[in-house]
Amino acid sequence: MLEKSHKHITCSTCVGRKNSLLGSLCHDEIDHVNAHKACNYYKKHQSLFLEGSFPRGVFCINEGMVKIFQRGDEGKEQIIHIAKTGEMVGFRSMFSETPYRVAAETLEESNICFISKEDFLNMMDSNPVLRNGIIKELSRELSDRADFITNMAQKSVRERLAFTMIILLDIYEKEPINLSREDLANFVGTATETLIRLLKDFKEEGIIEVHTRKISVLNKDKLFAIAGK
Amino acid sequence: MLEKSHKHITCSTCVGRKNSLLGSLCHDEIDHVNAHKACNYYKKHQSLFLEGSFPRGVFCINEGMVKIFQRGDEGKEQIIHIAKTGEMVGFRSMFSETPYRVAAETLEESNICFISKEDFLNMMDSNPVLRNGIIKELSRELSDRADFITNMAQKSVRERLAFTMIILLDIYEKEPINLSREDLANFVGTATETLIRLLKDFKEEGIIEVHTRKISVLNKDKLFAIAGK
DNA sequence: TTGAAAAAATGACCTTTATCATATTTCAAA
DNA sequence: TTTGAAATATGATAAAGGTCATTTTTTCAA
Repeated sequence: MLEKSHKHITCSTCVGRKNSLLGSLCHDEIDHVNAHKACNYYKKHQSLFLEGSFPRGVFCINEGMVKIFQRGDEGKEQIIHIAKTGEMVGFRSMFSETPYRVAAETLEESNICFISKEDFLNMMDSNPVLRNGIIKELSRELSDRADFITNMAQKSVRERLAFTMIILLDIYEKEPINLSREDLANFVGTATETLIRLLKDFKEEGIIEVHTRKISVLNKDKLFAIAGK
Repeated sequence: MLEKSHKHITCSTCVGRKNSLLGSLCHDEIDHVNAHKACNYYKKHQSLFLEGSFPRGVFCINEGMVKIFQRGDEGKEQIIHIAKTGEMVGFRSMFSETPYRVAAETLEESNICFISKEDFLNMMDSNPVLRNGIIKELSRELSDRADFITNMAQKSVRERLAFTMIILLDIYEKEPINLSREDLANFVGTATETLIRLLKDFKEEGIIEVHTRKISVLNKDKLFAIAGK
């Protein structure tokens, strides 16, 4: 259970930061961020930003999980990414100076800090390592999304589910996957009913184990085999 | 018809460059690029780079058209993007220092210049405008790909075809769309036969006009209506 | 100009997956 | 602990779209 107070989270001792984009910051920079940022506790299902709003800065996940999604024409969500501890969220549209085309919402209770656009852009100007890290990250995500598109276009729902579960294994690490069936369906890009039927298949094939909404993977190799390469 | 010789294309008079990412270069920088780059004439269906190879620099389209695509498990191509005159191709994987996850191939005869990784990264280090332009461009493409994913997941093939044709209108400008049925299907993400049947529908509905492989849009509004927003 | 190969088009059929209706289980607030 | 709402599950059905086979048209090189 997280600390629910709004108490300040100290950047210098933040465990997520070390491996994050802000891992390259020197002491002075960290101190500056630390003094200027805002820290917030978010309940489950709280919004960080909405599609169409204008970016005012970046969100830094100290602890928790956030879904990044778009709403299609009939209101159905398509989850594009799930960000977790150590990740930064919301900087993509900030650079393009356009309104968000995706929305972000917590999947569980989270502690999330906020760095203003101005502070963040200043840091980027003066810190080439940060800058290059961002460029690298943007490029990496671009490749991931190309894969996503190709999967969407060419794979069956069953194959995509396997693929998605592999991604989720990485996100949830040793913990069981803990997403609503609807969110899972919206990540795979299918109807909730179809997803539920396929989960049943996986269960019967001994690939997963399900306790209410929590899913544990028993046979990762089979998932890889189904997902294809 | 393009000049088929391998003669040098001068950056300072390149019409595409003005509105491109290299539009911000000062005289010295242009002269340097001009002196160090390589110019090449490409026939139709020639490869710029393959999936899995390592980036050695960036390609700058002086004139022509290039498809960026991935090959799915059964060898079917998924076209991710079509780049035209003035666009730069191949820099995304260069930043992430990983092998290309997409391939690039000309759709028509083209004149394309090549700037080495070293030269390009040096320019980026010393030119903040170029740097910011790249970051902005990467962000913009990231948003486009989120849209692409959501469309793939939630729209019918008919809707996606309309959406794709709107994109192609932008690319081909006043010219009729000139893509093989297969490429078009691989951009929409469907089977070639399905695509052909839908084109027939569009023809019968008076939305398009077809002369052999060339497609002219007669009613853009209908396309927008079908594509949804 | 012609002939072969590639591309486009059409038809028949079948699988996948969405949709709608309804039942059952889980969860959280009273 | 109960209870109502939300989430999950299941069944029946239909439609969208993929696949395979075949024909027609176009293209391009000899």
